[in-house]
Amino acid sequence: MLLANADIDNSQALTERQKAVLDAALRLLVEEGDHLTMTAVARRASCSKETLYKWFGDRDGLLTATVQWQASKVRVAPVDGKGLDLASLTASLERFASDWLKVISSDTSIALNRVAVGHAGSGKDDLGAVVLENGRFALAKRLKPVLEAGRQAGLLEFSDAETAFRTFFGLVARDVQIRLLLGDRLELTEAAIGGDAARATQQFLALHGAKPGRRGSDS
Amino acid sequence: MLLANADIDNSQALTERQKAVLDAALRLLVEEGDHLTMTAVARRASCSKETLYKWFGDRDGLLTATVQWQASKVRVAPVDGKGLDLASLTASLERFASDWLKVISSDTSIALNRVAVGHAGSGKDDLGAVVLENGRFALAKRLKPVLEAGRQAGLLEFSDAETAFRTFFGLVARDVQIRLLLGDRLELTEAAIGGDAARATQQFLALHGAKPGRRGSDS
DNA sequence: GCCGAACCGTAACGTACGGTACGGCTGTCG
DNA sequence: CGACAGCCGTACCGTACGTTACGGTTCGGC
Repeated sequence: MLLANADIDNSQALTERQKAVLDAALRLLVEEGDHLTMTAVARRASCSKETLYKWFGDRDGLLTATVQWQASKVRVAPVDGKGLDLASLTASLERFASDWLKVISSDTSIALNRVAVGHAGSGKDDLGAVVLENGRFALAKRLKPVLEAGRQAGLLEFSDAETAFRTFFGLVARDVQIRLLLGDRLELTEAAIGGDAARATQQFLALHGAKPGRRGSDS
Repeated sequence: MLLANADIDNSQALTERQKAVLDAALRLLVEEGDHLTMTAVARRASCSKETLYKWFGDRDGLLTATVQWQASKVRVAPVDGKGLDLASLTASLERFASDWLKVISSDTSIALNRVAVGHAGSGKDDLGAVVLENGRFALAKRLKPVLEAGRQAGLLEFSDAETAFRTFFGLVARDVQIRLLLGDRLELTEAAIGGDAARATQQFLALHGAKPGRRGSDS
């Protein structure tokens, strides 16, 4: 909430060539983490270092541009027209949960979060803010209207959408992200993600569903 | 689960002087993140670089020793004798939740997790494994007996202790750790932590408490 | 065909930092 | 007291890498 408003919609000022360069940098970031060098990026992208510096200023500028470029690509957000019955609400929640789990377990997300976390320490740039803005906060922005609609339709009960969202977030993500970031090998198959999404959704409905008497399940 | 068994009980092979050096390194780590240099550590600890290298081998060795040293300090674990009624179970859960929130929001934990995450990328050492083993997995090891005791006493219902633990973990931590690691300023006062711990515990009991008809609350 | 801009590839520079070597100081043992 | 081990402070070395500079090439406009 206290984050600076990182403007994220500047991905249009990029030529195709520049996007290709950033894609190369992104691939390199996934492969080598924060270890990437300007020389390696230039070689991978078949461009000169001089061009890199002209376009992005310095190494941090390149990193920031790369993170923002990836962020602009993930900006797929079908906000789901107001489905008013329990079935469609459940489906929406499961979809959100499933999508989120897929995102945070992807190589790209892990790599990006790692460098952002590393840079958040000695905070020269706002990589952490950018990642947060396009990750957790973007998710909240997309999910909250669904929650509100569910409440309007009498399907959900909660006093604060933000708190309800954070509960859902916790039920979905649990320890997955931190374990992956710390290098734990965590096999997340398509099936496991689907199961987790369903479980989290049922748990959330057990806590915030309007019908009394619901129970969560373990399996 | 697939982590290497990092042996953690070697903190006894350290002289007082070495502990002091590691404390200096730890303080520096909190202040400067992964940016710390051997020279800075030597200066802060008033020792020579030669000594650092003799004692810890190389930079990674120093980092690993520092992380393990901090881990050995946190090893306070009053496992709570089996309190069999709902009140004591609730109190235990709230205490675990509160303690965990305090840990993950501390400067030290944030700094340590940041460098561990950074190193997990190009995995030369096992910093991530060490942090994970002394954080999330140590918590599970301490909490699971409590959950099992609660089930034995007929207070809790769940089929798998690991899954139940992860649900509790998610309800407690939510988005706190990742936001802090990414540099989000998140004010966690003593009161807020207490409230969150109570909320998470009530939600967990709503999902896994044995008495039917329970409901979670939002506040 | 000619010019300038943009860009590629590479060489070169400066610095920061990990790692090593060495002289000097202190305490301990014989 | 002398020998010696451990350690401090510092100078030093090698390398990696960020950053800059420059010659050569391509390409659109005239």
